[in-house]
Amino acid sequence: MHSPMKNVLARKLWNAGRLASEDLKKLDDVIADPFQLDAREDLIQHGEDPQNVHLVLSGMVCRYKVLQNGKRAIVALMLPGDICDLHVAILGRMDHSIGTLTECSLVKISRGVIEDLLDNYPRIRRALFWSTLVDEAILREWLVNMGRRRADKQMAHLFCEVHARLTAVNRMHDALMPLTQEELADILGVSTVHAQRVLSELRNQGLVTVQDSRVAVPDIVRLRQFAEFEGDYLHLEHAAAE
Amino acid sequence: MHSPMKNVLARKLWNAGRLASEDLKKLDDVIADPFQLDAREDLIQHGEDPQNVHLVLSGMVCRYKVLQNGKRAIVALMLPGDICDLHVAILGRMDHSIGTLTECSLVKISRGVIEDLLDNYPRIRRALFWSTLVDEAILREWLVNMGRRRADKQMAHLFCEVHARLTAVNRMHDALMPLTQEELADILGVSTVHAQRVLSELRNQGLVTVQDSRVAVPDIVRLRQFAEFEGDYLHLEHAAAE
DNA sequence: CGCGGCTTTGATCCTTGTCAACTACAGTGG
DNA sequence: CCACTGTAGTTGACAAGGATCAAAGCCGCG
Repeated sequence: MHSPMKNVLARKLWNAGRLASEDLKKLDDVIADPFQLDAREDLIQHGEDPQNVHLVLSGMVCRYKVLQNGKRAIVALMLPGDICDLHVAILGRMDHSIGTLTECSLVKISRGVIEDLLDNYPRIRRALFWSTLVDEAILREWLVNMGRRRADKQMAHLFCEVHARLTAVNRMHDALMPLTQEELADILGVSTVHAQRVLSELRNQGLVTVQDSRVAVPDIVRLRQFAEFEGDYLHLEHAAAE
Repeated sequence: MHSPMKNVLARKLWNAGRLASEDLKKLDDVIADPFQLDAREDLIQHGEDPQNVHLVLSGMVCRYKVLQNGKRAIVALMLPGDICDLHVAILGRMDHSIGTLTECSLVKISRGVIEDLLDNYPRIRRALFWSTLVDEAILREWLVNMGRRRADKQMAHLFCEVHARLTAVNRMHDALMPLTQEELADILGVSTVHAQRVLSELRNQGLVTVQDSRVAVPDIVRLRQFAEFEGDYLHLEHAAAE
């Protein structure tokens, strides 16, 4: 049961509930033809109507919106095992853009394959639905964070979430936060300078360490206490919720 | 086509795409036994595992979370035609609470009925999926608002959104914002006092009027310009997008 | 070597939070 | 009828978190 699955999509969906061996086999077929992308390239832009969806195998991808005044807001992070845009088949035109933050390895999945999965593999359908709803729960938590917590706790909370999500797909060997401080600021909704100050504050308190724009967490329990992080919104009962 | 449907759920789902007459008939059956609730009562609390979902017929309902420090964040508004908690059947335990903001008329729908709809009415299934994805898009927009706009524009943007959503289900005769300023503040993520100042500022500029805790918009076009509101994220192509 | 991108730090300003007092008003009970 | 209570709205003074502007340091790269 605790097998170190090679297939990161299967590993992720396994958090939603049991999958049968035929499901796993099907998911292996889906991951056919990975390709690489550099950091800071767009997968899809606001207004497009793309014909296939993207699965992240490695690296970090984000959803973002740009305002009239040029400010950017990053409204979601996609990690290995996450599907970027399951919804385009239903909603049509994109109401936001999707781009890489780091070098990434990705797989394109056509709408047809997705519909095959949804129609003919009920356990996978349920798991994909689960995944959509967890994404929504994460958005709610980000909203709470931004509206009701100070920037230091908000940043710590973000680190805790990414830590938990990477752990849930056995990818904690990846760098926790391979981001520039501008990107961090666009996630938190603060200015670059302030993000910098808050980060160095966390560093001074020994809650995180930073090397080459990579954040590491020496003591996750302490960080969780500081951030008042409660991971129930990630709905990871099956996996490394703790 | 522009029929003034009595059934507000049908009216809402009609925004997702065409429904056949059998679908409409089925949706009429679902709305069987409405009940009333006063303002500020909880439908579901954090940690529960409820057995049926709730549809709003009239009034205003919200999702909210309460932090350790007692602060509250309202993370979603549900208006007539919205289903409050379609996800509980998949996610299990609630990671937030749901409560009324105003007097409401609601309908309970059992999990069994929901599953019947999802399994046997493909157009309704698609429409419900659409509705979930629009909810997610709204969350993203709220996040942008909170992170990257000043409180006055943020509040104006909220009013524009509620205006558009009520129009899309032919309920603009309802009061636009029948909320106390504390509730408004919990939506925007600011303090009560600041919400008060911002609201009176909007009033001074003639962008909104207020009577008995009810906000009205004399000139929606002007308000939209001020808020830089672009409603594409609501995905209302069929209805009153403009 | 010089250039460009990112980080770090300081100074100053502005938006928003906090504390507190006061007003308005509806409901209640004497 | 009136005093009493509780709740929500309003306003002012002050503090603090965060934004903005500016300059300097760091580092990889051509």
